[in-house]
Amino acid sequence: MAGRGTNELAVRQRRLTPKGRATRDRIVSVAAELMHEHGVAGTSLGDVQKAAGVGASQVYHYFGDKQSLIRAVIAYRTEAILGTVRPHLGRLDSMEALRAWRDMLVTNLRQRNCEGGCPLGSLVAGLAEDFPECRADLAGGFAQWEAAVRDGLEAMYDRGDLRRKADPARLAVALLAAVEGGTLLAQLHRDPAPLETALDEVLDRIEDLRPRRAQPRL
Amino acid sequence: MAGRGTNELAVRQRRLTPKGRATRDRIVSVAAELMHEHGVAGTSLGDVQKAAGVGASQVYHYFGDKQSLIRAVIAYRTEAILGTVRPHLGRLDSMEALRAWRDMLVTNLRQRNCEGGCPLGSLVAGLAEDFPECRADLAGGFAQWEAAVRDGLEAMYDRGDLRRKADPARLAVALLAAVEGGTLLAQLHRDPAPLETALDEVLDRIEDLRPRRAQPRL
DNA sequence: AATTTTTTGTATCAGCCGCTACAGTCTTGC
DNA sequence: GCAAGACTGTAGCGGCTGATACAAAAAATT
Repeated sequence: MAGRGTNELAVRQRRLTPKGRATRDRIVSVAAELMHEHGVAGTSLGDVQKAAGVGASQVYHYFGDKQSLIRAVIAYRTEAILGTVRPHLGRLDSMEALRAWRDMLVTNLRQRNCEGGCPLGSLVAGLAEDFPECRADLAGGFAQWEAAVRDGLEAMYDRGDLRRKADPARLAVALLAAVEGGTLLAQLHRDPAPLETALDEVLDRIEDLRPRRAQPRL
Repeated sequence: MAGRGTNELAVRQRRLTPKGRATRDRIVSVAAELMHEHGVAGTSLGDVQKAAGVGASQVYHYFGDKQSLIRAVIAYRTEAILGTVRPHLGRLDSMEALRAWRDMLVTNLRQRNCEGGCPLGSLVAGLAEDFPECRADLAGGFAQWEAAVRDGLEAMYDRGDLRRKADPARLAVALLAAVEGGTLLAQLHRDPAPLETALDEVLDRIEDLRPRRAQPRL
């Protein structure tokens, strides 16, 4: 529908004062929350303006158009997700770390009353077909997420905690799918149990892929 | 069949001539496709009217408001999904049937160029928080889907094709989560591989849960 | 202090949104 | 055949949408 040539570089490269950066961050944060709850198409810029306490001109000052704001939200969510998987738990390179990661995901979802689904995954539907650039951004974010999970599994593999027939890359994809699908079902039923079950089944499979006998020392 | 809240009974129970039913079905079908591609909030009734070749009055003649149309779309999609799992493959009560089901899901997704995600699951995001009744409808549809999958696994269990430690109910949830999460990732990357991987990992787990003694002979 | 740039407020636009009113046409039931 | 009722086309409503114009306030730079 609308034009696609995004010249937001001119806007993005402007100098930002501390005050300006605070306002910009507030807009992104508020928009992320609204889009998480009501979806991208269901969140108008007017809603963002009211919730953030800013005028219309500010939004268009810091973001050229709605698509640029959406992309900023995607980047914001991506960074948040990577922050929860990378430094918080060290690395996902042990069953204990994986189980702890599972507990954290379940706790996060429960604290939100299972509303809104995955902060990143819930943006996919409807957005993917109308904003190709946003889909690419989301795909990049998920790729980083997947890489972080895969790294941990590969560390386990290299350490000998997984049998040779195990495929860390495939297990990482299965884990991410369990997160997204389980979260979707949990959101639907307003019950974190499906997420717990979906994750536990994949984690049990990983656990079954440990070596049968004691691992020789390295 | 539980959960009808609004006053669409007065509209639904009207006598429909064959022509009227054809028009109504066409509206639902077109709306389902548009909402699948652009999301619920991203699909206006004007879009539906143009694509279906009807006037504004028809939509409001057969559906009182947008929410009623959404619920009709959900029922339409639910029926379609149950049709693919119930009679088409008989029952999902064997590894062969499960693998064939997997292949069918992947083929369907590939035929749509991985666009739109799951016809039912893609409706969840954004809809769940704004239309509670629609969320209940969707939850009911998923519950039937889950029950159909679980029935097949329980048949395998009762027949002795699964060990006693296997839990058909949990495996059914894990399978559904793999479908939804895998489809989401496939939509994102425009590649059916994540769906294949996510489903195969859960199916491999189910296969590993077959009784030990029966299988080592090849 | 002067000037340039960033930040903010307000007012406004054309177009689309869901929805309604109403008259006209076709089909059914008697 | 003929009313009753199902079906359809057109026009339009108030409100909201994304987006713009313009100037004033605030801050940074000089």
